[in-house]
Amino acid sequence: MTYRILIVDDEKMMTELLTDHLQDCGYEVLAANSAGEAMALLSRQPDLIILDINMPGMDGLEFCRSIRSHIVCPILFVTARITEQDKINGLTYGGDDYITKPFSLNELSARVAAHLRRDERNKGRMSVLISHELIVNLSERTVSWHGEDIFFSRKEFDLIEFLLTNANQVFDKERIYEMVWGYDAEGDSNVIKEHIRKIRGKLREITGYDYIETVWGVGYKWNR
Amino acid sequence: MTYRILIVDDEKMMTELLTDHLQDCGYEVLAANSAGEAMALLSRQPDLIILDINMPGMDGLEFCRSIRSHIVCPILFVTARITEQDKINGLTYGGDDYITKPFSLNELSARVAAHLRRDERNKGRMSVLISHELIVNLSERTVSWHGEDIFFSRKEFDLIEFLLTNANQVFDKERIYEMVWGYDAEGDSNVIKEHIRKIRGKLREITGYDYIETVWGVGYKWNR
DNA sequence: TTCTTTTTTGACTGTTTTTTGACTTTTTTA
DNA sequence: TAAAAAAGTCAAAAAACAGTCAAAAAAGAA
Repeated sequence: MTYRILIVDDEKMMTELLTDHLQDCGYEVLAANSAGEAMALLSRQPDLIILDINMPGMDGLEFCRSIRSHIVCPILFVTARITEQDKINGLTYGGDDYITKPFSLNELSARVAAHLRRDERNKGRMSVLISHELIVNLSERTVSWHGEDIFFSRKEFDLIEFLLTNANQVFDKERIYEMVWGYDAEGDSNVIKEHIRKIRGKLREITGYDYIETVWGVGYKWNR
Repeated sequence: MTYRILIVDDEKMMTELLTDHLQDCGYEVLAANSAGEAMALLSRQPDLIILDINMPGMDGLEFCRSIRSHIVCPILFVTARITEQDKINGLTYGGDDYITKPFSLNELSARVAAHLRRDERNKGRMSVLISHELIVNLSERTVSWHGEDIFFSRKEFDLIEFLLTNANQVFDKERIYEMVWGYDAEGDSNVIKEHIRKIRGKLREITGYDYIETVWGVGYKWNR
């Protein structure tokens, strides 16, 4: 299931930038440059809304307030000015989180992912991924195969989670680093190679199967 | 059985926001924008009242005092200004708890749930959780194992309650702090580590079993 | 108030994870 | 086929993190 995200910002440049990035992350994106446009797109039932506070006409806070009574998805405010008053306003107007400009795209997508996951839990759905008899439970952070648990460290699990939620897609090391570590890699390093090796080792030992495929000259992908 | 909650706040925005959220949580909600309206709704016998202190006309404190003689349900004050005097006032006027603006909706509903559960014991109802022969009585706030009581302090019990009601799910320290203490932690602290240690010590001594698992680099989870 | 209990803090220890660097192997390409 | 580029391996250093304890601070009860 792919998530649908609604971006509301009066600056076209901003919506385009965010759209590109979030699409790269595998989300379906709806963009609006005014509260009016956004209102029309609500019928498509986004799973999360990213909302700029500073907009001409009806601003983000007002928009938020006016939709909160019938929209329950997480709302993430984006704002340049973040004063204590803003925070109070946002919370009382029904926002779920803040992110201040300037922010890195990775930070944004990390928060988006966190909210979507949290929201999922609130809905009582469990996020469990299954791949070739391997059961990966995201909220319990467990991996098991035929009832046997396989232990993974934090980064290892994060990496598995990322690759598996985007199964069958190839990612280069830069992108993996960006998505799992949350910041850009400088120069060449063995970090990812090493983590992949550890994961493969543990998985192979128990399952005898290699879930992660190396795409030579490009990167890695999880084969489902 | 679904609980009925009365919200009293002069700001319509606020009552709407809370109404939505609490309805989402499965509660039946009555909303009033003045003490007068609230008074009329008391006949519907709410199980809990959320009361804004700052209201024009008869304010929250007065309202609380005037109903306390014939209403026994928990009363939760919501206030922007929380001074020591407020606290004293609220207590003497018959309030049960405080929550200061801004607050997260999750925090509010967590407190609401806690009060309703606590109130249950007065009404003879009880909510009990059982985990690997450990009996945790949320209404009486007691823990026992094979008939033997294990004593836990307030925070210790709160923490057990939170982890156990969300058994098998991993929570990071930030989130635990948010949910159990009700506000965000600043920087690193040993508070949670220390409480976990105390709980583990007491549980291990009696049961010989470790219910709380450390998920390295992430947080803790209760293993059921 | 004073006494008792609970909660928080800070300093310290030991453990686990993560990263690194040096090296080997495999694959590509000129 | 040789050189270059990319991926894999390993052990050890570095960093991050959890656990512990005692003592201070805060909260609560008598």
